Amino acid sequence: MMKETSDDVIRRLMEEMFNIQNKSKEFMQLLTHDENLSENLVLLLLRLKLYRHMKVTEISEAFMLTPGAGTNMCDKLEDLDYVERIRTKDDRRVVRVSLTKKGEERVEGIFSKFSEEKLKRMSSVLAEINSLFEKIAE
Amino acid sequence: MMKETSDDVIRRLMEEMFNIQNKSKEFMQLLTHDENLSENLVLLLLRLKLYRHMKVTEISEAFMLTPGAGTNMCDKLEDLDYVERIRTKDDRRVVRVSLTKKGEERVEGIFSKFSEEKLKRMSSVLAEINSLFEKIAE
DNA sequence: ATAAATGTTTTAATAGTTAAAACATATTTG
DNA sequence: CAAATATGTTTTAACTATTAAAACATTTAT
Repeated sequence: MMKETSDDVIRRLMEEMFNIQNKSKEFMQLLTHDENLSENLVLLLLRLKLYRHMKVTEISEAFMLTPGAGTNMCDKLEDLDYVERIRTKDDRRVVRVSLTKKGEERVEGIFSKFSEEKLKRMSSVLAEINSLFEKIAE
Repeated sequence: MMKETSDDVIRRLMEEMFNIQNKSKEFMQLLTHDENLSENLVLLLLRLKLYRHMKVTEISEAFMLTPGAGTNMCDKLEDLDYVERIRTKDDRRVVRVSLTKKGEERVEGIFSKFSEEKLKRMSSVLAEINSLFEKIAE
């Protein structure tokens, strides 16, 4: 049996990488296709569902974008009436972005394709994947 | 103990999703940061290492881009002398894109930060993650 | 030969991104 | 308190990447 060269190791690693890349792309598209919004805009709607409201700064950090780009995404969703901006009373510099009624409904629509059982199964598999990812960093 | 509402299920799923999104982004950046090339260009170099050569069509499919965008990526890497294009003899419409010597070295540089042990560990964890991803589709 | 199909490149228009400056408000400190 | 500094958001202008469509080259089928 041949010894594995360092080239082989790298090739094997890349094969796994590309596989994961494809599969997670597919998974994303399972959720975001046929919504006629860019992937990031859909993901922003989902994040707003999860966190209930976010500052523009938080949004741009979450997507690793400049504040300007964050503002831009919010503008688009605001034009569609999916989100609203409210300047907070305590610190009037900050803008809280949150889903409107229409935005909430849109998010529900995204998940209504799946049964509750299916959603539960998905999240438990994703949890396992997460704990594996922890091990890579080590 | 409270029953989990369908809203809770969705929130849990999204938490896992975003976690994975962040972690795989971090992992990608482990490889691609401080290379002064866009992420896709680095990934193209890696794919070329793995497959040895690709057609422009294959490249644009792999990255889900239009053929024009594929040509564009190749142009950039060609300008940097990392890849070369060779029209194949049997079918002179097709162009085989492959790494030059300089491109090979560049790819080696990307992985030289890691010990062989580390690379092996990474790919076995990635393999596990892959098999978990299979289970989501079901 | 002609028509249809395939693979790549070019082009012009568009969309997305950025860095920097501008603006508004808060907090700190001399 | 006033001035300086820090924080959060928006605007702007320049730049980059992407697309759709057409053009081009070659091959395969009729």
